[in-house]
Amino acid sequence: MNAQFKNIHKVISSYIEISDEEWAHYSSMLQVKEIKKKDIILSEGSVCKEVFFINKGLLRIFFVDNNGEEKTFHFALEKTFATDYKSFLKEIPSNYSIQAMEDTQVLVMSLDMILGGYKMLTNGEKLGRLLAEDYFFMFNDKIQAMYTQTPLERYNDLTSSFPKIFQRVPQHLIASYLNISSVHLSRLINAS
Amino acid sequence: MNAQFKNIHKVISSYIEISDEEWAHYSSMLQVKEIKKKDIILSEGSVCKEVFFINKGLLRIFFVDNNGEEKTFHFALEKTFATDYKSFLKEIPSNYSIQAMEDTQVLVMSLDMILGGYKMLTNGEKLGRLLAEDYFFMFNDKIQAMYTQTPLERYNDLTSSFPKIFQRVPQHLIASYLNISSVHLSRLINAS
DNA sequence: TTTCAACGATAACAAATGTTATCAGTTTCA
DNA sequence: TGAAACTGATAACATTTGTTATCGTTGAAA
Repeated sequence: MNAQFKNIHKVISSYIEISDEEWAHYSSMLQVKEIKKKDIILSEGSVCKEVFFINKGLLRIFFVDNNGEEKTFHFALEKTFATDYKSFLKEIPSNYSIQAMEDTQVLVMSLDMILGGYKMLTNGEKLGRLLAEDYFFMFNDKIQAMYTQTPLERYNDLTSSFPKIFQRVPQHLIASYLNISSVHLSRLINAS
Repeated sequence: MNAQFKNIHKVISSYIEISDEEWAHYSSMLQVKEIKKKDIILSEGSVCKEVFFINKGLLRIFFVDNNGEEKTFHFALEKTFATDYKSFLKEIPSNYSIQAMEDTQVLVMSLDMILGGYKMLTNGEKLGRLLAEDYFFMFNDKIQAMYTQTPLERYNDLTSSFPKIFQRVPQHLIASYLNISSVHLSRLINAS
């Protein structure tokens, strides 16, 4: 098997059973793409045409609020998917932009590939369901955290679940992810 | 067809094609349940064993934060589903409680019914996928609103998308839904 | 190598939001 | 029907968070 497809095969196999034949056919539709640091692979206002699976690197999903300021919605790590799923599936303009925080290697899945997978793969619909459920759970947790936790608590959770993030992402983007100002995050960190 | 099943049939048919035979079999597993105002049909800490489809009435999904205060996560309206999907599917204790805000009639779907539907119905997995996707989109929008909107803006959105809510829900629960104190909401409304 | 932009800390001040307490009108229910 | 709980407004005050500006350091690019 193409070594570049090892990670995604592992992830998909964790959701459904997929035979070698099916995988060979399915994975042949994957495209490898190298993204340079700071490059934008989805721009707000355009339809999201792809789902990205991150082999190596780090993506940032953000949008621009009413005051023209960027808000970081999500940091997408290795071995996870990144996309604007709503824009992608409904083929409507996206509210989000996606930018590489580092030189990043992604596998690109087109809408045809995803929709085709629902029909072609024995467990295609199930894969779609389980992925949607998992990301639904993730969002559920995120909402609950926004309801119940203080910015400092969310900061501490982030550092404990993803300690290396500070070597990979500037602090003011973490502030925007936590939905607080960079000044305030600096205050929290330096405990004044 | 059982008149009580008309609403849910309409909703499910909007997601997938389902034959009359399949529907007859599937809907025979539905149970009708009447809930009295203030009754709790899911308690935090217990495993959520059901998905509720609301025929008539209004449910409130809430949890208790670290300070022991209730936070209203969601108001579930007629013709929508209410559950703790994560607790339900993973069979783990729930973080949420579900309470009736009015005398409410729900249709009860068990885990066996849902899982059985994935296999039994021609488009069962697809139904599960589309529902998960839709609720995923809903959560996505909710997160974005929490990032970008002021409490007043969220309040105005709520009133325009659901004008009658104030006749059905006390104001302090709306405040907890907006994640602000009841005092603050009162101030916003009375524009001081 | 030099220069400029990016980054993070800090201070001073402003705005948003929470907390506590009180009070009056309603609803509930024993 | 009457007491108690519930509800929402309001005031006073405290806390959190944002805004703007400055400054020194660092990193990137010409």
